[in-house]
Order: sequence, then C-alpha cells, then structure tokens
Amino acid sequence: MNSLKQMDRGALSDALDHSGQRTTPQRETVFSVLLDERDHPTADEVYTRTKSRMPTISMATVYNCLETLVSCGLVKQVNIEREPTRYCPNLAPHAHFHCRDTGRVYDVPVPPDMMHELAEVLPGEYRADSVELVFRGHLAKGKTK
Amino acid sequence: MNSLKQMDRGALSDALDHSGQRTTPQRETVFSVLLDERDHPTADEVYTRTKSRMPTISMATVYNCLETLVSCGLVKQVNIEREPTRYCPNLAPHAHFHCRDTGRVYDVPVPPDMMHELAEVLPGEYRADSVELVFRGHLAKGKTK
DNA sequence: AATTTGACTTAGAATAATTCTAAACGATCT
DNA sequence: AGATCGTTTAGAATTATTCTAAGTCAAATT
Repeated sequence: MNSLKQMDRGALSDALDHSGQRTTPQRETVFSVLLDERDHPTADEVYTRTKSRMPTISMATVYNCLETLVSCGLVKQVNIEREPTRYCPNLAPHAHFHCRDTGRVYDVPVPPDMMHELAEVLPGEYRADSVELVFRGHLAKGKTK
Repeated sequence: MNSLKQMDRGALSDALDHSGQRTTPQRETVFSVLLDERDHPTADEVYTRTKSRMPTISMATVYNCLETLVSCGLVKQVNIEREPTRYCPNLAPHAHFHCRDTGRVYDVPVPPDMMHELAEVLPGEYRADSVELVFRGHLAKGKTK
C-alpha cells in the first residue's frame, strides 16, 4: 500500500497500459514519491524516499521506473547545467527557475499565448515538438518559500 | 601561429586581462577552434580539432581553456539533455534548436522584445540573470543545412 | 495444478564526461 | 641565476547513469 490517490492510481495504470507496460508496486511507489513532494528530486533523492516506503527497492529499479514514467508521459525530466537529472510530475506547460544560491528548482507557470509566441521565433524549417525554458538567478531575499 | 583574426585576438586578451588571466597559446588556439567552426562542438571535439593545430595539447588543458573562456565571458556552455556540454562563441542573445535526428544544435536568433516578454512571465520574487531557451524536434526535410 | 513465457527487478560491474592531483613548465621579477 | 606563480600536463579519481546476467513474479497455456 502506497500513498497514491485513486485518481493518480488510475492515471498511472491507464498510461502504463496505453504504452504496453505493467503496473507494478515499484512503479506505483516511485510515482507516489514524485507526487507527494514536488521539489524536483534527483534519482538519488527519489531512491532514498522510495526506500523508506519500500526498503527492498534497488537504485537500478528506481532508474527503470523513472524511465518508464517518462516514457509513458507521466513525468518529465528536467536537466539543468549538467547537474543530475531531476524529475517533475507537473504536466502543465511551465518553465523552471533555478536558484543559484540553493540549487533548488521552481516551477514557473507560462501563459499559453507566450508558448505560441515562442513557437513563432522559430524559422520555418524547424519543427519543434518541445520547448524548454529555464531561468537562472536568485530569489528576492526573504522569500525562501 | 593560429588562425585568430586581429579583432578576435584583441577581444580574447582584453577579456582575459580583465578577469586577471593570461593569454596563452593554448587558450588562443582553443578560442580559434571555436570561432572557425560554429557547430557547438563538445570538449572532445574541441580537443581533436585543437590537437591538429597544436599536437601536444592535453584533454585537461582543453577543459581548462574552455572553462577559462567561459569564465571571462567569451564563450557560453550549451547543455542539452545530459549530453556532453557543447561550447558556443555566439554572444548575441539566442535560442537553440536541437535536432532529434542528427543531434546537431543550431542557433536561433531571438528578437529582443521576445526576451523582454519572457522576463515578464517571471513572478516578482524571482530575479533571473540568464534565460535559456531550447527547442527540440526535427528539421523540415530537404533542409539539412 | 504444473509449466512456460516474458516482463520486471536486482546487485554489481561497466561506462563516460568531467574534475582532481601532483608534478613539470615557463614567463616575469628580483 | 633564483624565486614566484599561473598554466599545462598525464593520469587517477569521481560520479551519474547504463549495462549485464541472474533471479523473481504473475499471467497465459498446457
């Protein structure tokens, strides 16, 4: 038993079914870890958190599960500056803000029309299927959030 | 003797001086390699190209030189999807397009007003000093460019 | 119910980009 | 010439991630 809500459990097995993969306890637990704390954890952090709920899970399985979740579209990878890959279950279009002081990554909502405008800077021969937008800098003091 | 033009040679020694670092043959040669072929090479590719002009240079020195050029602001690192870091001497604000077929990276000019608009999607507590914009997809066929 | 199948999990080894270390180098200053 | 100090060098070390090969498990087939 993990902490997935019925809704999320359904989304998970639907997405897995749809891509011809199985719903397993390991995948459910890793997914619940991502949903429970949306701080863009690294694979290592996911491993630690998952292990506390399922002590027998291995690092390789965590990597496998994350890759599976990415492949079926439930989770996105966030790569910033050669740091370890982070994982993000936020499927809405959004940008990221990377704080130079803490290394933390925050989601920044992006209005849909901005996405459209962005698409227009691309010359015609480029057909983009994904856009990645990362800001880097500092948080105004007092707002550690 | 490397293939740096006077203008670029000047920019290099100015930037190095300004950040308290020396102009060395290795740094000049690495910089000229970057300027001569602007295809966003990896450190390894820079190493190969530099070695053909200066056979005694080592990989570590190439990494050191690239780091130096980045630190004095003449070169930008381009990180895409955990692939090896690429190096780009294009200082104008621009985005990148990453072709899924060939792995190649292209510069995409971004109009200044677009940069301003982007800055505005950031909530007030975020102070960004850099913006990174990467498109991924395919090139329209026939335009291998 | 036993067997087969194939996807999944596991521990540990392997990989590869990058960084580190310690010694050697070389230009400049005394 | 000797001292200083930033730079270069070869090779070792690091580390996130992937690979390998054996073991597990559940569902499908006999």
